[in-house]
Amino acid sequence: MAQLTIKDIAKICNVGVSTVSRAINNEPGISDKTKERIMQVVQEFNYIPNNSARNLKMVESNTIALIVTGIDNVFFQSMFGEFEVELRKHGFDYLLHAVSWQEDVVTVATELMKEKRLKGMILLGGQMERPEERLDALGIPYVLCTVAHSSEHPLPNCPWVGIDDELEGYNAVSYLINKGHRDIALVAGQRYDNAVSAQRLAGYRRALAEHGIPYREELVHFTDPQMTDFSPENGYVGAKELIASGVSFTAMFCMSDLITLGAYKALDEAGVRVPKDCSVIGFDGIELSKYMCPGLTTMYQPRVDMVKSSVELLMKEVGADNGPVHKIYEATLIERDSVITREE
Amino acid sequence: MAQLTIKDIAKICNVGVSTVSRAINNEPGISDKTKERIMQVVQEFNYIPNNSARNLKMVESNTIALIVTGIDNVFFQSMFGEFEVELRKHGFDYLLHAVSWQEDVVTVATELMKEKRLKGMILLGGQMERPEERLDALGIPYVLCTVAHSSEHPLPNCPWVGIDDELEGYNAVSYLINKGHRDIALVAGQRYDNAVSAQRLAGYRRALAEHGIPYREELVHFTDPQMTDFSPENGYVGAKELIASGVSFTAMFCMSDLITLGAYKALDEAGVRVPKDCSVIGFDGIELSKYMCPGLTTMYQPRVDMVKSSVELLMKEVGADNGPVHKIYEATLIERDSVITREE
DNA sequence: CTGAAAGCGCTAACAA
DNA sequence: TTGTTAGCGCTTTCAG
Repeated sequence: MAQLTIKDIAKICNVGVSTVSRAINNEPGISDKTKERIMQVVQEFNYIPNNSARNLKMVESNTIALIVTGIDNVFFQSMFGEFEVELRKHGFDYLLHAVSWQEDVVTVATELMKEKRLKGMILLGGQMERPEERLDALGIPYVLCTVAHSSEHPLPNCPWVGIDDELEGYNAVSYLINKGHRDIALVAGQRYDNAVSAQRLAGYRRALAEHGIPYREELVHFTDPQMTDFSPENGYVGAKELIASGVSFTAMFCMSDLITLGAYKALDEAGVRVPKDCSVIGFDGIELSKYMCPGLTTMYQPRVDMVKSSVELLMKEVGADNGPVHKIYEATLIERDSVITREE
Repeated sequence: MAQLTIKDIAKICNVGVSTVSRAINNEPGISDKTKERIMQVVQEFNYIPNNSARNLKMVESNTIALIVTGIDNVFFQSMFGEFEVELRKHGFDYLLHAVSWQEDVVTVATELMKEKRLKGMILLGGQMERPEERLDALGIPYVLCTVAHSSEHPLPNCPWVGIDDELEGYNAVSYLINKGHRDIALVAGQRYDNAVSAQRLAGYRRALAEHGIPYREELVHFTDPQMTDFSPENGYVGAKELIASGVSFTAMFCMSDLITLGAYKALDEAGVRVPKDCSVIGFDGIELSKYMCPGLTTMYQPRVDMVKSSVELLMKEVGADNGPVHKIYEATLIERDSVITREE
């Protein structure tokens, strides 16, 4: 099937191309009769305009892109739908674009911006150092959502939405300590990670330190470099090895809910009962956590609020030019049944 | 930042635009010296070409798109990475494009094809009746992967990869029956679904019938229309209601692993032990199923093979024109610990 | 090896 | 209300 162009439609209808363009785009300055006739032909021949030509010509679109680094991350996945709803609510077109591991986010973002004449964009996931340096140069509004940064550069100087991983790691562990636990195992991500995992680890250490509990290397498990971190396997192997090592602990902090899933399994296989023999606390509060047995006590990241607030920040930028803003959410502790108070 | 164009680069380098184009695209017919000089400027000014212009001009690209209906489906999500690897292995560029619920897949596919001059596409997920009628008209190679069809039109007359849901539903239930179970509850998706859920249901009924077990409405739970089907909530509510109804059963077939997750929870809360008091079998074999306690016995859909084979089918089409082919995979029964033989 | 020029299919002035 | 036309930024002949 030879691709129909606007010219063909114009010819068939015996009108000029601009008239067809007006009809398709619902623009004023065209009689209802002509419009109807054209649309009929468009339908009949199943004409679909070429977006490349359109984008090329248009000065600006009405599209906001959600650029995702880590499309397989379940936490991010749970936000896609929310973003779409929220963005459409504000009258924008929504475009989800996945960034591969081998690609550079900023390059991808730039390409997409030029290609689609984006009105703005939201970067979800990944890690960036001093993102503002390259991103500001693009000259379009953007917001970072849950984009990690290294511990050295605490917060980028640009719109950013997320949680304070160090603080929430601290909160999770403090909670366990307040429940009477002192021997707290940690199932972490990669050892040489310098972002999320490092910060939650820092929170773990600070909580211990503040309660006068020494940090013990043997209670901490880092995942194998070639294993996907924050995954069930990560948790299974981690808990398994901790148990096998013979070190004793009464509670366990897992850096993600998916990790707890694997950890539950390892614990179960070892005959360690949760929470009786070992309390477990997770992180993220994904849907899954509610259905684990026993129900998982976890640090809930308010994903819906985070989405809403990302969009709101972007709206402000798209409207007028406000100064850069941060929005640091608090994770909420959801108490379920995986942690119990330890009796002396 | 005013957007740099190829003209600007040409001007800066004192060359023609075509020379710049040659440099960027690694084309022959340009001296290494000129090329190097141009690339230096490109780097320095951080020039990134406009893809819309490129796509508009180019006759064909090297891109194959994965068009996904149901981006939040965990089973599909587990295939994204595989598709990318496989497609790149064959030397193609990979593009993941999500279709919203409100959009029509074929329209989206057509737009994308025109916009990106796609070499081919793989449609993942969703449901289509007689897809070949509209898709063949596009004139580019395509493969359907795990695209549902209604029971009336068993198989589209086009390249299609997936499993036979009726058969595998039958296999799952037969397995339970062979294990001595006769009172088998079913936690299904929507009642008026006429695709996946309907077919697995048909398999359930056939298995019962072949073993002379009457179909009992009270053992079957359909999800509430406004609830996400195949979800943990679907399973939790389903199992909960089945238990509350007082009907007795010794085994349960859940139409997805995610459903079993919720069902486990409901069973646990009711004090029903798996598999001692009730055996459970799932469907899909997603990673999660391995980590449930007890390990979930489930019908494993060979997702990696399905991806490979989808790509292979597409490759054949892209190369020469072969006739349409089907590839129906068998789900594999993974036996873990959620089912036991029922003693009389 | 390089540059000028002709479009790709569309939108948006500008005329009519 | 319509049609004509000039590009959007790029690739690709075709001359030089």
